[in-house]
Amino acid sequence: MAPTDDPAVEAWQLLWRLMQANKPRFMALAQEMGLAPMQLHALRLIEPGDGVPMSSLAGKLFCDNSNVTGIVDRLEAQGLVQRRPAEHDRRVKTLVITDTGTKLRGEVERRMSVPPPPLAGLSEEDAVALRDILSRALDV
Amino acid sequence: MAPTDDPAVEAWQLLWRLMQANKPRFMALAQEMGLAPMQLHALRLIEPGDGVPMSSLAGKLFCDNSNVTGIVDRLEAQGLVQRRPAEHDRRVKTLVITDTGTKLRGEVERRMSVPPPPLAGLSEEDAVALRDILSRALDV
DNA sequence: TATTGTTATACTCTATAACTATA
DNA sequence: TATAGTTATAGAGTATAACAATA
Repeated sequence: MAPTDDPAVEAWQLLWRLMQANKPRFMALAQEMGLAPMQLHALRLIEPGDGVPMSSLAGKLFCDNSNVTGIVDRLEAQGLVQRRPAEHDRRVKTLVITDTGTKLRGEVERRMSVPPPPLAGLSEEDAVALRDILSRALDV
Repeated sequence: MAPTDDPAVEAWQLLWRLMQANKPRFMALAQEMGLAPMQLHALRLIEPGDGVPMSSLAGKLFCDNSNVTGIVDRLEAQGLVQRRPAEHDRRVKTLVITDTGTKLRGEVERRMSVPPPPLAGLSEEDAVALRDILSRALDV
């Protein structure tokens, strides 16, 4: 680790390392589910019930609308989501997750919610402290 | 946040949210530097001085060797790194960062080391605790 | 006029398989 | 035979600009 005495900087470096270490796990899950990484990200953002406008999904994925068209095309081709015209504004298309999509998404959420080994190995006391600090950081 | 009483699970969800929130900052930095995201990642992994074998870089980027060929092609075309045959094994090519690359990488490191707003806003006490907990988690 | 989503285009990233040059 | 890197190929993600439908 680069030498610094700022605890926030050091925490940030460690956090980055932790997320890097988790990457293979995420990639393996995507492959197992038969989804490309971005498709997996997108599926997680389409909760059962509410219809998500395409542009809203683009915002959450930090990419362009034109990009979402292709991602949703592929999810739709796999029968995981459906495009549906919005009632209030016929320019808008909302995304609704299908039953198949809901099942797959549930499994994804279950697997992704499992903390990676470094976190799972923390003492109860550390885990609680970590959760509380992050809650304060994110103001939730 | 999904309802759970496991502090490690909740910490993990918060961590994920924190990293998601940081994504636009990373993308903006990459764009500002004139590098595609993977090129930026790769450049960070090539420290001045030591020659990194291509396959080693592939491992760190969690992608295939054939993939690294293109990424390094583009970094080399921009004069940021150089391929150099390894002495001990002439099949291996090591990557050496150029002076231009070193300058750009230094600026990237400076910018990336700045903690994102949620972390920067923590109290000194919380920041220290967070650093210490993550150090224990990652065993460093 | 402005906005949503699509299309066209060009480029980057990705893995697999076949190839080369070494070992 | 085995390994490091390249090439060829095909698919996926990316942004920009032009477009159609709607507001």
